Amino acid sequence: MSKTYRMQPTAPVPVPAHLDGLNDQQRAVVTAPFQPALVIAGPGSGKTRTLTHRIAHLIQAGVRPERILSLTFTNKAAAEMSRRLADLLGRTGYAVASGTFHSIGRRLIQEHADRFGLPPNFATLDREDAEGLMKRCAADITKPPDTRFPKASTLRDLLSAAINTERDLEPLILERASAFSALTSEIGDCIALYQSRKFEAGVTDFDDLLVLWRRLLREHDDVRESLQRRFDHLLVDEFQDTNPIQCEIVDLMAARHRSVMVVGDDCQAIYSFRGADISNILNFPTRYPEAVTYNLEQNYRSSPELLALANVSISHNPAQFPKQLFTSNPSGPIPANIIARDESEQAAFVAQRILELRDEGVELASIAVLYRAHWHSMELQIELGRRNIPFEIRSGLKFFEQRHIKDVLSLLKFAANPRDTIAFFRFATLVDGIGPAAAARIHDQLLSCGAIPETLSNPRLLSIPKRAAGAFEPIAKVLAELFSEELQQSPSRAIERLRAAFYDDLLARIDDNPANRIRDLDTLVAYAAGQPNIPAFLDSLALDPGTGSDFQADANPETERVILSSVHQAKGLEFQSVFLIWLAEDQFPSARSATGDDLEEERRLFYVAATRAKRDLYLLRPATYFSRTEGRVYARASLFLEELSRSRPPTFESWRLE
DNA sequence: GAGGAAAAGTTTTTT
DNA sequence: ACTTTTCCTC
Repeated sequence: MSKTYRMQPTAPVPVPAHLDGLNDQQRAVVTAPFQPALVIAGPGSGKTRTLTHRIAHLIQAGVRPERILSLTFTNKAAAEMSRRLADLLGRTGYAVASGTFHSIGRRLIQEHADRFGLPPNFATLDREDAEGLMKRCAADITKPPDTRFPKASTLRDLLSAAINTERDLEPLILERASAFSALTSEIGDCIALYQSRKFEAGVTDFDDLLVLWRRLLREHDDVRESLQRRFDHLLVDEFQDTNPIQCEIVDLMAARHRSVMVVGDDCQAIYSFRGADISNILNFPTRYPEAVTYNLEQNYRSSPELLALANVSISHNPAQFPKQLFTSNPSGPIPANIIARDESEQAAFVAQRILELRDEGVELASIAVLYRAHWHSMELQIELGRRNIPFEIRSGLKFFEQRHIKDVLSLLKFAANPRDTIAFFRFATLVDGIGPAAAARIHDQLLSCGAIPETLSNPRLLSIPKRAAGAFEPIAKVLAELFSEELQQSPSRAIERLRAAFYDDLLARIDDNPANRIRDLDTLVAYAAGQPNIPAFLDSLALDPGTGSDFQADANPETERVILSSVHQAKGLEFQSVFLIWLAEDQFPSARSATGDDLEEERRLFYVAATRAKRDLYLLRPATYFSRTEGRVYARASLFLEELSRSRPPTFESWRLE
């Protein structure tokens, strides 16, 4: 007699994948010792891949995943890395802490929210909200409405002075200054008022996520201690685009273990307008004398022709970190320069060429049109629409920044945190007859009444302007309902309730064509349905909830779409074919950045744009365009095209249109 | 103080 | 194209 015993198939012994298929430079980075490391990585050098392998290597060396902190530039990049990591190690669910400075900062601050008097699920103001609040502060401080202010330069000077005294407001607040249209020497008061109102409301802005994280490390010894012990290895991507606060956070987080690897490329620093400081990466070896510098110089992305063009262009910037980029990729077509008659012909060329590329077998999704400013895409949107070429826009307003979405969310935010003045203002002032003054009064009354839902169900207790009473009533009623256990547990039903109670009608009244917005709200409801309760729902949207297409109702994932993107948003991406449009004087480089350091940054931006392409690069400009102030004007070529056309041998060829 | 109409000003880039 | 400001009225 014999019996069959069935063996489970043995899992194949994993090859040490973390070293597989890497070149020598990449391998050195992956296996670098646990000490400060600076990695200078050129475009297309497999930087993300190398970083992922590094993490895999750490895990295989026995480091527990939750003791690794990986900071990336976007949450998307973090998601991409964890996907690759799962592939690499053959299983999922690695608890590597990874995300942006802002998202990680938010999580850490949440753990200690009480120290700052914040509610555990504090909201984070986006730029528009922050500017709105600041403007209200400005309005409250500058009494005489007739003081005319000096133009931007003086205003900036004043703000700089304010920032020198308020170090915690460095550095991003600077550009917000452009939002004030009415300030004189009260800028310091205004900022102070802004800060206090924000914290009274129990909300933060983007900057606070960094500033408070740093305060946790600087001022709370026990938290600093525990954070420094919580992670043993720190990796930071896109380090050239960090600002001084982020840099200090890195230093403090790494102070104990000093296993910190920062990766970046000084030639791709394009965020100084947001406070990024290139000296963070340039001075890294000084701050960490024992740091080892690694280079990733082989480009795996682009053809030699493209790389040659990019290198010629960036060589007009004074030397930065020395590196020698090379590629062994096969030769490709020489980049093309096209001068269109006007912006319409430019759009027509792009559309026509896109169709040809598609016929040649290039997928639409691997074609991108890049530009300096969002409005550069306008004619192209029309033209692509006319020709039924599907496209996706990655610049401009994002899904969650649209007015109707923010209107709806503001009610939920209030229900989650009644102190949130900013949210209250948003929906209260939707009502005819309620302006800023009435909204502030009502909000105060609500906060001091003690029983918010009860008071809302009986709005007669509030001093609503007579004219507004009728319109406010349904809102008050639905607000009271939002505090109920039932709606708290179902964000999607909560949104449906408030839409039915007043918002859909209101939208129809204020919008000529509400169909699209209604569809967006349907999308929002569908998204909310996957969320267990209102706080969790809001939390999931607090930061970088996707660039929009993820949420667009017509987003059919099956449809291949051409990407229209600002150069900034295209950072880190690659495409088979890239169209770079509006390479005209005053457009790219932008007229506002035509000199000095700004010009160098614009040139880096051009470099980033050009190095997104794997094979095809089309450099376009209109010969004339319509200017709002001057009518149709002649456009000279972009400085960057001029520079390229002077180089020998030529790096591009000109196409004549007929 | 609020709202509406008309005029004027404005366009970088964004976690 | 879009938002912000201004000025007027209730």
